[in-house]
Amino acid sequence: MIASGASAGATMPGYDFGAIESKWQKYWDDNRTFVQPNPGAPDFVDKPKLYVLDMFPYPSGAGLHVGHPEGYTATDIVCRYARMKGYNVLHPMGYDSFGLPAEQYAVEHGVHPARTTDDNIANIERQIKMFGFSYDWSRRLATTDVKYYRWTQWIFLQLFNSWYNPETNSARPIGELVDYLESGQLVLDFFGNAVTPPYGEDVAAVVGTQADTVRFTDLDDDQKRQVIDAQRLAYVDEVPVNWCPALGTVLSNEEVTNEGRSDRGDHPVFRRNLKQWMLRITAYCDRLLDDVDALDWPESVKIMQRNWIGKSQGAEVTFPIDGSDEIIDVYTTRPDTLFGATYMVLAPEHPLVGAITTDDCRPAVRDYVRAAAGKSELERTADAKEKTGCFTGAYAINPVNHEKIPIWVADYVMMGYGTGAIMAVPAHDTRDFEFARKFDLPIVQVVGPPEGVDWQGYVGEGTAINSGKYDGLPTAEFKRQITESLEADGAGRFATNYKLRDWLFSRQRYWGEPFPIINCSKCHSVPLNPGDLPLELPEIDDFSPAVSDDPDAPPSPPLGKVADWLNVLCPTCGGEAKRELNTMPQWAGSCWYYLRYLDPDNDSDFCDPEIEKYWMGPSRENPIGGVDLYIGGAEHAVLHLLYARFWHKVLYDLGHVTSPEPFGKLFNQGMIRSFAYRDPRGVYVGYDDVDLSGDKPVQKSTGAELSESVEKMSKSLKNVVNPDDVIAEYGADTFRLYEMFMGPLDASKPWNTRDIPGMHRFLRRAWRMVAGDEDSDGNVTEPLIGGGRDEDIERELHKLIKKVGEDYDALKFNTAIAALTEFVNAVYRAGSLAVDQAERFLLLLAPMAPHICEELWSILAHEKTLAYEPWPAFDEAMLAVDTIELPVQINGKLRGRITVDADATNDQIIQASKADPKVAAAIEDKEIIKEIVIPNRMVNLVVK
RNA sequence: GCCGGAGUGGCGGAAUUGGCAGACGCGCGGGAUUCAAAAUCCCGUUAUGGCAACAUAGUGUGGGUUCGAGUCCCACCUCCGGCACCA
Repeated sequence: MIASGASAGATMPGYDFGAIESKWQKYWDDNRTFVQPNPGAPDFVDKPKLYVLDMFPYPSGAGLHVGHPEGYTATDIVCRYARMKGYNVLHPMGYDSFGLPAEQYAVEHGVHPARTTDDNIANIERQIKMFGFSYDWSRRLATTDVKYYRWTQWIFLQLFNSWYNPETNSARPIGELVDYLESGQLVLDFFGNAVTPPYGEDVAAVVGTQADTVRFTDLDDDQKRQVIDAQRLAYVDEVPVNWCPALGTVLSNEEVTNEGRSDRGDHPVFRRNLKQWMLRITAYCDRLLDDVDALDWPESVKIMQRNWIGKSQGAEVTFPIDGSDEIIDVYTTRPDTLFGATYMVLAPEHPLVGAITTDDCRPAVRDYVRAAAGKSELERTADAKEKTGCFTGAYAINPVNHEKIPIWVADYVMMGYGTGAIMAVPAHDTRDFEFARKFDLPIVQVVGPPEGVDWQGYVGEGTAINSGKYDGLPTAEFKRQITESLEADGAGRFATNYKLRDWLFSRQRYWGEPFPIINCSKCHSVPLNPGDLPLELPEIDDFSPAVSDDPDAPPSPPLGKVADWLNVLCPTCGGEAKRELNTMPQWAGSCWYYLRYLDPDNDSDFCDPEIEKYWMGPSRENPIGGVDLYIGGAEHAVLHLLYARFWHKVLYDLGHVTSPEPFGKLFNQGMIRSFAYRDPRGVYVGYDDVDLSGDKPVQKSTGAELSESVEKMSKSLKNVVNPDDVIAEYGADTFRLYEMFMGPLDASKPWNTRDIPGMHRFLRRAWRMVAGDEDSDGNVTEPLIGGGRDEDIERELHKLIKKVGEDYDALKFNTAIAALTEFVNAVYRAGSLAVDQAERFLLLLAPMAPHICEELWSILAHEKTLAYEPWPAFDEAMLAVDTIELPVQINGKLRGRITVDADATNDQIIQASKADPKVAAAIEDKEIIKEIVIPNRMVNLVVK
């Protein structure tokens, strides 16, 4: 019968969402409801595990926008559902709190970034907690915590102290490399800084015959150090960077505008070579590429990862230079077009430019190269419409037909890809074609396109022509044969290239992880001992970097001002030395936070191995292992996910983690956009000045008609929706439900505040159904429970249990809500509901709207939280129906409906169809040529 | 330019993947309740024609496959996201 709480008093409890939500949030907190013990803890119960992760937020001063809770709500539903299904659920939250905005605020206002960060975290955490998410807050972390970044530094040391062994195809301790070199198992190749594996069993013989290889033991100590340092996964190299002298720092490509200026402050940015820390992510190209296939990720993200790595296969071809000993190596994916190479192009930065340019051409080439150097890479591609270039006066010899072809310099060739030089085949490459037309260079056809396609500029595959003995070969076969032939002549070889480059890992900023490195003039980069970590950021008063108008002035990071921090003694030689002044980029902290959640307070290890094994191990749903569900925005489809995968694989190789991949399943929530309004002059108008009551939106203050569009939320468009306001007016449960009801989780959707009352009404109806209500005038609505048990409702409930469970599994929350709404509507029509039916309904709704369900659950005389109640079961037999209604089509057009027994035979169904009056009329004096019965779906009669 | 994704009522979106187009919600219309309003409850709501039963059209455009197409194929248009001289 009805629970005493609902029937006893004269007054019905109303749906006071504000009171209910704070009550239950306090209850969960006080009772540690969602604290999940680790294996090994006394209260740990061995059950299947589920690790559900949100992309942690950057704690910006603006706080949460409505896009954040979309993903957080989805994961929360999955977690609450999984607990009811009997899983141990790991669901943590933290903050990606290093980063530029807090530091920039410090520069401008003198407030320490740590203080800004703490304030912002406090605010954003307050906002997150309003939603009642079931996070295990005992695992909270921030990347700026010393206890956290100590281990970020530790992982950096792992990278520094490792090299990539191509034999084992994995990262190995650097000591193994030293052993191989000292024992002669490995030697040094032509470049002196790389290491080659032995060419044969007898290394000594190889060293003897190959003039270009060197024995490690023949080197002096400094040379040895250089060789070793050049193999580390973290290494220092001089690389081209976006250098902004006014801000005193390098900028990532994302921080540089199309005009080649800094995103912040609009200062000029220069391309410049600087010594920087690099991470050897390129060693992992093939594994990062191959392992993508098996991941349960959106196909679009997998494609983006593959494109970013950008593997291509082709050949390297060596072109001799006419009248010179120099040679030019080019990379091409189309060695089959070699006979059509009518000129060559060097990138402006190519080292041979100076050496081969003739005196006549020197002034023009020098001017061209200098102009190119001043442009950023983005700027170069921005004015890509017009090709530019300059003839060097030199000629190369095409190795296949021995023709003399001119060598040009042009900035459409990039130094960073391939060899920085190309053979140009204008007939079959769009860029070369444009260039050749502009500079009037010869265009020779060597590929026969399909019928009706112009050969000029044809870049597809075809049949070879004008290619000597290769004429008639299809492209693929030609590529193989000519590369083999070049290889035999020593003029070329098969080659593979990647777009992915090593990761520029240092920034000249204060608010980041300091490198655990000491620079000594004698011993160079000396790592700290892991036991000496953490290396804390020193206190500092003035956060401004040294700014300069001189683009060639040396960088001087803020840490350089802290004399008592930076001046140290070298741990190796005891001489005077200085700490590394660069800090790590913001990506560093987010590369491994999912691992620290597992064991956040561990002071002796980044994570206990047993705990790691339990949470990151494979499961039935996630055979690869790693996080079982990772939800976040698509903006991280490439960099964050690629960097994290890279670090994870290094840790995997070194035996620190058990899964080869960090995130088994990934899901991208769609972007929530919102309406933006503009007045007739095109000025954006904020929501408080927009009147939507009429047909057209109108500006309240002026009466002007406004134009409406759907845009990304942004301050400048005045269309940002603040979750605090919505929760204050309707409550967190309504907010959660609304965001889940808007549409598919992965679709981009427009926020429409006018739709929110619909979800709020649904919750009120659910409330009245179970608890009744009394309005301000004292009008009492009795609850529907207690009126008796309706068997049709029971059947509906079993269908609902099945549907909602399936939808939760598939993250289809919008249709789950629709089904729950239909059920409530059906109960209102039926007019009664049994208590046990109400209870099961509440358990179904609880993952999405937990506060109201907890309160109604307690009104139904339950003392404990419903969070760990078993998920309701459904009975297949209850889903079966006696009769079904089938539509009957004539020639594919709906003409009637019949009702038949669920187990009716096809013959019976056809008979019943023909007996239907409307159908009978339609087929009268027609000949039936086909009768189609689709079981449980429909009937189609084809007539003539 | 290349690679993804998407176009369905006034609006957000459903449609067991080839089988009753428009579930559910918003908005709108009507009714009940109310002195009245709000709230609530019930009914209706793709368009056109018709009092109606019903008929015809209909899922971005044009073609095609099929007994049957929102769903599959071909060509195109528009919007969103990503990459962008990658040789």
